[in-house]
Amino acid sequence: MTNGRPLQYDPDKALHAAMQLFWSKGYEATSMQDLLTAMGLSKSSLYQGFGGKKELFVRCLERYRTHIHESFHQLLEMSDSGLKFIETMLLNSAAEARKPDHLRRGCLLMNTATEFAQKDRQVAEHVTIGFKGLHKALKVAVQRGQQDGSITSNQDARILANYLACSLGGIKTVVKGGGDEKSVKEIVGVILKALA
Amino acid sequence: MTNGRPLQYDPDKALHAAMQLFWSKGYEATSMQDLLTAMGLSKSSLYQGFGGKKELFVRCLERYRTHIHESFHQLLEMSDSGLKFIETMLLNSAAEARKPDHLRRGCLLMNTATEFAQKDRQVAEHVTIGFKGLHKALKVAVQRGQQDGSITSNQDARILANYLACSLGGIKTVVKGGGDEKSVKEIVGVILKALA
DNA sequence: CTACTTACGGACCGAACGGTCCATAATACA
DNA sequence: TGTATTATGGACCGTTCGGTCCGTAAGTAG
Repeated sequence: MTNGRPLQYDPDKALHAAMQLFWSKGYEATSMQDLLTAMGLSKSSLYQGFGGKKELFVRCLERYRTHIHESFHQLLEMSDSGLKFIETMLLNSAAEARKPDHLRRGCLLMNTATEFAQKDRQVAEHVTIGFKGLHKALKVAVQRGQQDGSITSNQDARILANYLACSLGGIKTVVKGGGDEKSVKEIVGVILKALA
Repeated sequence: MTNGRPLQYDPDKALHAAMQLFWSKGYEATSMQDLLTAMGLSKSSLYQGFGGKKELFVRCLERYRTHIHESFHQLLEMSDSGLKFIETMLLNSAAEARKPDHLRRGCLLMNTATEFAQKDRQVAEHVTIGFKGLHKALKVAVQRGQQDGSITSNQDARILANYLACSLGGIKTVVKGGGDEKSVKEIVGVILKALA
C-alpha cells in the first residue's frame, strides 16, 4: 500500500478549529462555509477527511470530551483539596459572566444536550457518554474531598457528583441568560454549602 | 377606518402553535414551512400578522413568559408551603426524564439562553426579562417559605431565589442530557437541603 | 351595487444550504 | 520515467431557506 499526495493541513488543528466553531455557534447555526474557512481547507478535503457535517460534529464532541477530561485531571492534581477543586471549577464557570455575550459559550456538551440531543440518536449517545465522564470526574473529586475532610461523608459521593454536575449546568445556563458574576458567585456559595 | 376581510385564523391559537414548535425544536431548526403547517395559515398571513420569523419568535417568548408566570402563580396558590411549592416545581422538571427524547423540551427560556441569546440583542433582552420574572416568582415563594417556617431565614431570599433558578436550569440540562428520573430526584433532595 | 379596506393563496425571488463529482496536483514506488 | 495512490480546488447539484409581491377573496360603509 503506497502513499499518495500528503495532507496539506494538520488534521488536529483543523478539528480543533471546528470544535471551537461548533462550541461558539452551535450545530445548526454553523454552516459548511463557516467550517471550511475556520479549518482552512477545501470542501473535498473536509468530506474526504471528516465525512460530512454531522460526522465532523461527532468527532468534535469526542475531542471536547477528552479536552475537559484532561483539564479536570490537571486541575484536580493542582488543587489542595477536593472541595477546593470543585470551588475553582464552579468559579471558573462563573467568571464567564464577565465576558462579552459572544464569548459566553458555556459547555459544548451541555449546549449540545439542549440543542441537538433530542434529534439524533448518535449525538445523544455521545452526550450521554460525556455526562458520564463528567460525573465520574466529579465523583473522584468528591471522594478525595471526603478523604481529606473538606467534604462531608454523610452523603453518597455518587449523589453529590450528580448534584454538582447539575449545579454546573445551572451555572452555565444562568451565565448564558445574562447573570452577572456577583450573583453567580453567591450561587456558588450556596452550592458549596451542600458539601459541608 | 373601515374593516376589510376578517382574519380566518385565531391569532392566539396560531401563536400558541408556533410557541410549541419553537419550544420543541429551537429557533434555527424550525423552518417557516414547519411554522405555516403548525399554525395553519399561509405565508402572507404569517408575515402580515406576525412580521417574520424572528418577530414571531419574540412574541412566542413573551407568550411563554406570561404562560409560566401564570402557572407558577397558580401552583403557589395551591401549595401548602413555600417549600412544598419549590419541591413540586423541581420534581415536575425531574418528571420530564420519564418522557421519550423528543418530549424532553426543557424550558423555552433556558433553551433560548443557550441557543440564541448570544446572537441577537433583542432576544437576549427578552431572555433576561424572563429570567428576572422567574427569579421574582421564586423569591416570592422563598419569602413565603421563610414566613411559614418551611425555609430557613438564615439566607437572603434573593440569593436563594437565584440558587433555585440555577438549580432549575441544571435539572433541565441534566434531563436533556439523558439523566434518569431516580438520579434527578436524588439531586432535588440535595438542592432542597440548602433551604433547610 | 360600488368603493374601500384588509386577508389570503401561491407564484416567485435570490441566496445559502449540505453534498457530489471530476480533473488536476503531489507524493511514493518500481 | 511511468504508474499507482491520495489530496485538493472548484464547478456543479437539487433542495430549502426566509422573504416579497400580486391578483383575488371577503368583508364593511356609503
